[in-house]
Amino acid sequence: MDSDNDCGTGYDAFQRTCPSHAVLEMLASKWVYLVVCALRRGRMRNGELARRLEGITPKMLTQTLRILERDGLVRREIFPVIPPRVEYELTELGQNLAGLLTQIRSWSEEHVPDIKQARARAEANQKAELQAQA
Amino acid sequence: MDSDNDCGTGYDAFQRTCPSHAVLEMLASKWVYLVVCALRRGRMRNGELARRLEGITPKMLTQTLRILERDGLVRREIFPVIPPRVEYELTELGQNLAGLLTQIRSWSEEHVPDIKQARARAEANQKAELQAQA
DNA sequence: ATATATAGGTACCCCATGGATAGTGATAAT
DNA sequence: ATTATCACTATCCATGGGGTACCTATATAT
Repeated sequence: MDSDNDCGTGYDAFQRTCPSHAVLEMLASKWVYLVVCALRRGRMRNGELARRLEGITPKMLTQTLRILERDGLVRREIFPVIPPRVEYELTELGQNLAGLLTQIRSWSEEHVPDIKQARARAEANQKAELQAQA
Repeated sequence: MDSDNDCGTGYDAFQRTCPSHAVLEMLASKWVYLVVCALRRGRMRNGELARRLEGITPKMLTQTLRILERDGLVRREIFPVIPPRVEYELTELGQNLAGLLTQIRSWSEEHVPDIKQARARAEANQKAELQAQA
């Protein structure tokens, strides 16, 4: 019995074949993070998302939204008008997740200095080792 | 001023060139999630990790550990013995992050049924649309 | 003496995925 | 007539995630 492992759900993300492993894999994408975080503000159109997520290509945006829609995190609403109008919003499940993902995003922003420092130290160590070798 | 965006750090993960975007990208990896979660129990050896993370290849394990070490989330200790002995443990920064990542892992395990249901529904809708087309 | 096991990796290759660029369809504005 | 909008698709290319085989040095087994 791995007490810190199975949270009473019967699923274990450490097991390759466990469905929860696939869910974790789906979440492990920077665009999933950012799209879900962006939608926390409320419903948005494709173009709005594209402008907010600097650097995302139309392909990746659509792909990510399709995955999120398929997995029930995002709802897609089409208005049959010309030019087309499509809106996306988080489902209840999506909102539930968005809280966690926003925490990760905040963590990334808060700990930039720590990580910069660690990288600088790692680089210095690497150089020192090369010196020692020679 | 994007109030829900800049958390007073001056960093914004929505910006492609912001360092926090790169940090988020580093975190967006299933093996980073799982290695960090696994190390929450305490220091572990390479082999222990490999056994716990079912399906990870030696290459991916080493690669992930190197990234985590470089970024100051994991400490690596080598014992100069034969056969070799190397131990890994979370740094303070790593432990800080581990709490969040464990929440994501738990979420994955808890919401498997919801996502399964959403996928089934999506598949059904897709079939229905194919019918309508014909 | 030879073979095998252990531990913690590296070296090499493949292909799936991420990402860039261009195109589509229908209409309204200039 | 030409351009712009909007939400995508299609196509191509390159990176990097992932798998397999191999390496080092010793202790143990046969």
